[in-house]
Amino acid sequence: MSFSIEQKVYQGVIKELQRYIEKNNLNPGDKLPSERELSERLKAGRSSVREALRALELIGLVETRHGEGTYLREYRSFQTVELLSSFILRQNNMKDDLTFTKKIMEKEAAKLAFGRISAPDIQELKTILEANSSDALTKHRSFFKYLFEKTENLLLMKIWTLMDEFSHAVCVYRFEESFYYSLLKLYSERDYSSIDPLFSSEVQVSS
Amino acid sequence: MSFSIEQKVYQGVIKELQRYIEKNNLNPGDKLPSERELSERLKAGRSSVREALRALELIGLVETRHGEGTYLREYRSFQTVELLSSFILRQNNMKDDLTFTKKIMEKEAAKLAFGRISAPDIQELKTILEANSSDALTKHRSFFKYLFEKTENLLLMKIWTLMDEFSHAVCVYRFEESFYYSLLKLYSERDYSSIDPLFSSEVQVSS
DNA sequence: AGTTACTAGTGGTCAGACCACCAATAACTC
DNA sequence: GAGTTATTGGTGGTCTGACCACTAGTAACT
Repeated sequence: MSFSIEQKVYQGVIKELQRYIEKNNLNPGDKLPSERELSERLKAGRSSVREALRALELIGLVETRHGEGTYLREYRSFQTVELLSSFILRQNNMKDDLTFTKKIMEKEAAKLAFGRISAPDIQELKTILEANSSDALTKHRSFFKYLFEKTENLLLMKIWTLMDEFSHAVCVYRFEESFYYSLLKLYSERDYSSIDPLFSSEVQVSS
Repeated sequence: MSFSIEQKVYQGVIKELQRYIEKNNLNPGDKLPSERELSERLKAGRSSVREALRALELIGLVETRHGEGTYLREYRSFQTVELLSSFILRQNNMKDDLTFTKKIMEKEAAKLAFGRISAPDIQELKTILEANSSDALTKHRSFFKYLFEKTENLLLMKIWTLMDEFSHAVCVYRFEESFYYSLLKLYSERDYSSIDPLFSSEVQVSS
């Protein structure tokens, strides 16, 4: 593994892998050479090859199956965004921004879901709200999780989930009990334009 | 290094590093423990620690200086994007989530900024739009970067920046030229309620 | 005081040894 | 013959120990 200028072996391995994939026209799902074979062919230590593969795995470009092999993977950006977000969240004191941003995403989810919410969905949401076993926080989570799933925007939901988990460690909040029912009312009355104002007016309850 | 559910050691190391960073309130530029020290403290092999650090280095979260140590780094995604782009361009069925989510954040930024936009700000934004030196894409970026800064929500801006960089690698888009001026018009006329519809009606231009 | 040589600590890399896991095959049982 | 079980080879997962190269601080020298 010799490279022009001061490049670490594992970075060289990555470039060689890219070339290999391109050359053999590999698609997601296809198998990559084994670590030992790569090590031998690229004249690099197996540990260096692993450093490269682990890095690619971390950002979701490659999938590893114990005892089977390493496979090219259908890339999903949210995996990387998720990882980076978690670092970004910890790096700065943006705890204050967290709650606010999260609320924005919940609002957008509510609006996005609007066109896909049917009568049974509303009934289902009511069931969530009326569950005796769960507390207000759990209800909030379940309620919006349902809405996020309706949006069919996986990235949006991932980011929200992440923020939700972080917010629990910082400052939990929820809406007034009546808020959720007001939203459901808007759904059943097909009143899209009132969703935004509803969120704006709602004062959060911290606990 | 023992973890609850089937987690690779290097993934555990990353999580421990995140905890360490948060606990000691480390900021970009600060030094991380040496590989050998981490190895000992986390009871993991040095090679596993390296797999974790190399992965973090690859995506630019950490900087390594031979003979010195490993340092936390201000995140710059250039290398990540560059790396991912070659893989991503093979598949375009996931770009929708990204583009859509990004647009949502831009809309919210525009609305959040509303209350903080003054006449000089509008003038400044016009200057950005009329800059001859920059292309439409750069203008879009600069324009919204200005708005995001006005929101004073660092988290929101960080996430947007992240998505913006990723979207460039996947599918660049911008709005119609007239869109930006329409938004400025709403600002100067203090017409908050029309911002949302403006975004909804706007058709993106892909290139 | 300034220069040089040394040294301890760090990352960079490799080789080898196990282990755990999986899948295909072989051997066995009925 | 069909179904089960044991074997085996290949794979990733991990650790250890050994070098090398580099850096910065220190000691020794001039």
